[in-house]
Amino acid sequence: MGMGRPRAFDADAALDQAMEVFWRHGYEGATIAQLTEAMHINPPSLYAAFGSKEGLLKAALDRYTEKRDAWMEKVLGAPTAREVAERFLMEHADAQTDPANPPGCLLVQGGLACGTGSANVPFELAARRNHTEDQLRDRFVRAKADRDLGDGADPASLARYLSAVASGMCVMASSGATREALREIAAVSLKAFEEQSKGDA
Amino acid sequence: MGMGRPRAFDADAALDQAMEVFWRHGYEGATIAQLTEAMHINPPSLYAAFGSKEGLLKAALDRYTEKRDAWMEKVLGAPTAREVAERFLMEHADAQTDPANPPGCLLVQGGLACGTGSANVPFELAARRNHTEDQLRDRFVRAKADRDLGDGADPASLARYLSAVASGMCVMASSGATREALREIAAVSLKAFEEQSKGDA
DNA sequence: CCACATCTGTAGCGAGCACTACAGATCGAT
DNA sequence: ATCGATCTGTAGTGCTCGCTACAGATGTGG
Repeated sequence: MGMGRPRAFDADAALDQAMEVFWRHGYEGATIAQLTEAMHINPPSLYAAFGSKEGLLKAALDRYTEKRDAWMEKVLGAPTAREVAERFLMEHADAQTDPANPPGCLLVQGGLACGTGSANVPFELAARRNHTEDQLRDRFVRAKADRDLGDGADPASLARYLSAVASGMCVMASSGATREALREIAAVSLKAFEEQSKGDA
Repeated sequence: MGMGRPRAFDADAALDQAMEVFWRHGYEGATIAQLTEAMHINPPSLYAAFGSKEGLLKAALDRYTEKRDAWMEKVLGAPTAREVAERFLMEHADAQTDPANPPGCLLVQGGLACGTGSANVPFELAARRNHTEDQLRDRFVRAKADRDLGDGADPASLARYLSAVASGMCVMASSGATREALREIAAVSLKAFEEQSKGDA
């Protein structure tokens, strides 16, 4: 039995293009016509490879998360909790205003509120945002065990705070905030982190 | 010449219902069928009164902004910049988790990224968010003149920071963050505000 | 009471949506 | 060379979308 005609496009390259469309227009705002045009394929190829529009989003999110995890590994590798926070915020400011990508972050731009037919899309995005917050929290738990964070510091609270600021920068970036504006926000946020992280029990 | 048959519904009450639908499903996720059902009117009444789906959104945003301005007046009336910041953040935490409303904030849930046919919706929302930021900045400029904020404090930077945190809390609220979680974020953020606001030139 | 203006409900319009049937093309296995 | 399997491009499918034509209802001014 034969193995069939081989796929004529690179799935990862196509996913990168789809990612950009979802990023710029949101899940519901992105049409199959726009997606297929950006991916340089026709609808049947899309559906054979990814099953549905939502399947394509998940595949794009998987790819996005891959890159993000590699990036987070670098951030979490900083020697101190304070430097983790600084890298996290500053690199967020830069990434969200990188002219190579649409402004903001796919996990926020993708869609916070959706129609009844796409109700699980916001959940999917939220789960991936929470993953980043969990990574930060785990890192801060370790920092506390290492006496790098004070006894009064709450790893979950600090991680949630950083996550909130990062999401807030997303919103600002999507409405045209400059890189300098986001860096300023990051710098101010860092003050709170420093204050909060030295707290005693 | 007669004045015609009078309108059989209350426009403001209908706008409150429309607001909730946009808030929960976003602009693109909200359908005319859902809107008319919530407003207890039929499509021709909607279009006679508001012109289009986008016209309805703007009317709903105007009404939202009215309430928000009344609320901001109370916030900005606090005696010191620090108390302004505290009220702003804490009341945001409460408002975004008020069970009487959908979670988050309409100005963020409404849609950060939209399809090509609704490209100006994100602008409309961003403009209203910026208005709040401007109000904060103006208040902090006054606080600086009153020697309530240090010479080194930057009113624009502080206002942008608070605005970013508020938007970040929106994102967290929309994915199910509790009121306590948001208050914790607000409390941590306030530390940064205090640090930054006493800065000398 | 009548003419006119505006609203209301029914019913449905064209357009665009996500998605797919189908036929031809291209592979591996025999 | 031929077959089965899988991909590709064309050309649609049915459905839902935002929106509206129309006729009847309900008000005011003369």
